[in-house]
Order: sequence, then structure tokens, then C-alpha cells
Amino acid sequence: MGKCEQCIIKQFNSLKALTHDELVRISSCKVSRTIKKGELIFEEGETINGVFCIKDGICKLSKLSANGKDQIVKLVVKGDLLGQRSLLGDESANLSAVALNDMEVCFIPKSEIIGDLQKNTNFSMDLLKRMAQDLKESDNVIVNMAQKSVRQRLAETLLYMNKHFGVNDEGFLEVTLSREDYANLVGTATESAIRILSQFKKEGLISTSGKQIKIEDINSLKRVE
Amino acid sequence: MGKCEQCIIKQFNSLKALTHDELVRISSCKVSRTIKKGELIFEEGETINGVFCIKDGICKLSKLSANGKDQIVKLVVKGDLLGQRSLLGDESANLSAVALNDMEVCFIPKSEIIGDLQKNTNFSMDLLKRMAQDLKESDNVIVNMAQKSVRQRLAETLLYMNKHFGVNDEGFLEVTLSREDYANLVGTATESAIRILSQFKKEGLISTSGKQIKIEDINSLKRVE
DNA sequence: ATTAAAATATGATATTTGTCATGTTTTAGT
DNA sequence: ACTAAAACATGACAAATATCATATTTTAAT
Repeated sequence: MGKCEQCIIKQFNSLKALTHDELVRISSCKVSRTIKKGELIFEEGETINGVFCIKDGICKLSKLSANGKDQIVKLVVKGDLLGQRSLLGDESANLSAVALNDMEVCFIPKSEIIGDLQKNTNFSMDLLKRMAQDLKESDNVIVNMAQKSVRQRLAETLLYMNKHFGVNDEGFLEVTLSREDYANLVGTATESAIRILSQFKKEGLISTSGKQIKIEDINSLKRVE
Repeated sequence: MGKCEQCIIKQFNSLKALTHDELVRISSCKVSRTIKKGELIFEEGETINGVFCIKDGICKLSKLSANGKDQIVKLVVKGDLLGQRSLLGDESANLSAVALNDMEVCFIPKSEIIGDLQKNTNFSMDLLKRMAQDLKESDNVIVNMAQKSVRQRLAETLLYMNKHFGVNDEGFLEVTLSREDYANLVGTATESAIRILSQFKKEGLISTSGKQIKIEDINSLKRVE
């Protein structure tokens, strides 16, 4: 079992603001866990009571809307903390989390870390800064959702996947999403997402092999309207 | 000039977590200001360097999108703090703020309050909780934008205005927005907003007098699909 | 009170997006 | 390798929304 105080992953999130002693204590009560692709981590409405530190893998945060469709609000990736809001108040999760590939996570119970949040100003300030950043990003997503076409949003989603996760040996996007996931990220019908990807293919902006996607003309993709 | 330590408005925001002494100090350097309807408080990209405590009035936070339209992301109202993000890091404003009616605000320079944020855990924890709440609401807006029809979003916006600001003597929504503002809140073309309001009128859900709107059948409005 | 400008209203039409149907390909489990 | 299920693909059509044009009404400034 790894030790938090030696774990490099914490460099990427607020846990790096904890002291050595705090990390040692947390290390002794954290629970390491692997999560298989497609597995539910927690569900909307569930009480989480702790945070997940993501050591490896990616998951989607989504919310079921009235019409029965899942809207993906955010991707949470290696290095991120998941479920920070559970530390503040007794609220249940507003979103569901599902693994997009195999994941390794550590779960830190709320009871063990809540005291540090109160005492260690560096920790709470770091959390505050990151939340402010998240808020800014959410606001930008709202503007995109409201003002951009599906075609444009899908192009931007491909660029996002390329920028954040890169490509594999063969040049395909490293993280492979289903067409349905793309639709749920963009906020459109699955058929529409598929159709537009087909158009992109015809126009030479991308190529595909099965569900894998390769960006062929990144500049044109950036100019999609 | 009012004194912060005696001001009742702070009950509604994080400033209530400050100590008496902290409030006295802040009171001595705050700047009271009235802002006329339509006036710009700050603009996207501008450096704010402080927070506004809203004593009266309402303003819209919006962002200009590539197609030249303003998307309203949030309404900030009496009792709220405006510009909290400016306290965390040196980032410039992500959104523009414009008064929707005459406002009274107090501006508190960042330099005076930043130390309290570091020292007073109650203050930073309260800010953290409110930001978590904002984040949740933003996530919900994303889902609504992505999954609901314009008609539905407009109906919900009317219900929101009714719930948060109530009605005047004659039963009209207390806060009067232009049709363009409604369109920018909902994320649609102004003509579409006007058209749908006309439909609502024909269907007996609302009535209007000039730009004023009265909700006539709140239950049907809630059931709009 | 008059008038120009802005906001509201509505029709006609184009474009975008969703829905339903149906066929093909890929994937995963034996 | 075989097979059922899931995912992908595409056509046809319907519905929602945007755009452009043009009145009408309201507002604000003189």
C-alpha cells in the first residue's frame, strides 16, 4: 500500500498543501481501490462522505436530465480530486461519476480530512482557488452551450480531448469515447453526433478506425463554425 | 457613511463570518457607490481588485460569445458578494457586470480583505461553501442549457424571476427585464424569446403590459415542455 | 408635446437539430 | 470462431430555432 506522503500524484491537487504529518495520518486511513471501465463510482443523490484522489484513469461527471439523457458536465482525470463538495456541508452528490477507463483511486474519508480543512489555511486556500477556477470553466461551458452550434461544440470537444490527453502511437486520440459519450458531452442526440463526425470525416478533418478518432486537420477543426 | 459592523446586508453573505474588529477596519476603507440602471460595473478582462457587497439592486453577469451575443450566466442580487474570484489569484474578470436596476454597492479593496481570508477560517470556509453551491448551480445550468428546449428554459426563467424577486402591487414581476435580456439569459435569439412570450400570452400562461410580465397560470408554466 | 430611437411584435423562410426506422459493423462473451 | 448484443451509420422526415424583413409600439430626449 502506497504512502500519501511519498505519492507524487498529490502534486497535482490540493493535497500538496497538507503537511507531512497530516499526510501520514491520512495515509493510514485512506483506501486504495481499482475501478473498472464503465463502473459507477457514485451516483447523483448519493452521500459520498469523502474525496477520491485519482491516481490513474479518467471518469465522467454527468447528470440525468428530465428527458432521460445523461449530460456530461466535466471529465475528471489523473491527479484531480473528486467529490470535494462532499467536504463542505452535508449535501449529497449533484452528479454521477462513471469510469471511462480503468482507474486507480484512493478514497479519503471526510472525517479524517475535514479537520485539516479547518486548520490548514494553505489547504483551504488551495481548494478555494481551484474551485474558483472550476467555476470560471463552468461559466464558459454555459456560454458555449448556449451560443455555439452542435457542430462547433463537437469540434471543440475533439480539440479538448486532443489537447488534454494527446494521441497514441498511431495518432489516434489516446482516450477513446463512445459516440454516445461525445453526444452527452456536447449535449445532442447520439445520431447527430455520429452524423457530424461522419461529415468531419468526409471533409477530411478527422479519420476513424472503429470508435477511434484521429485528427487530420487541426487548423480546419479549429475554424469550424 | 454606513458602518459595516452595523450593516444588516452582511447577514446574507460571507462577510458575516468576519469579526467585529475586522469589520471596523474594512468599514473605514470601503467605498459606497450608487450605480445607475444599465451602467457597466466591470467588464470581462478587467482587473477588479476587490469585492462588491450589493446593498440594493440587481446586476447581470454576462459574457460576450464569438457570434457577438451576450450570454447572461448569472444574476447577482441584493445581499450577494460580487467579484469574489478577484480575491483568489491575480486573474482578471471572466464576466462583465451590468446593473439591471439602480444599485447601491460597497466596494472593498482586495488589499484590505485578503489578509482576513488567510487568517479567519470562518470567512474562508463560508466562502468555500458558497462557491461550492455556485458550482453546483452552474453545473445544473449546463444541464438545462444542453437538454431543455428554449420554450422550457424561458418558462423556467419566468418562474425563477417570480420566485426570487416576486411581484409588485399589480402582480407584475417585480424585476423588469427587456426581451433581449430574457433571450440572453435563455440563450436564444431575441425574436425567438419574444415569439415564445407571445405564445405564452395566447395560451394564457402570462399577460403583459409593455415590457412588464404577469404570471397568470403558474402551474401550467411549470408544466411547459 | 413632439419626435427620433429603441424595443417589441410578427410573418416568411432557411437552417439546424431531433426522431424514427432500418441496416451494418464492431465488440464481448462463450 | 461463433453469436448475440451493443455500437455505429445513414436516410427520411418532423420539429425547433435562427434569420431577415418589416410593422408597430414604447421610451426617452429635446
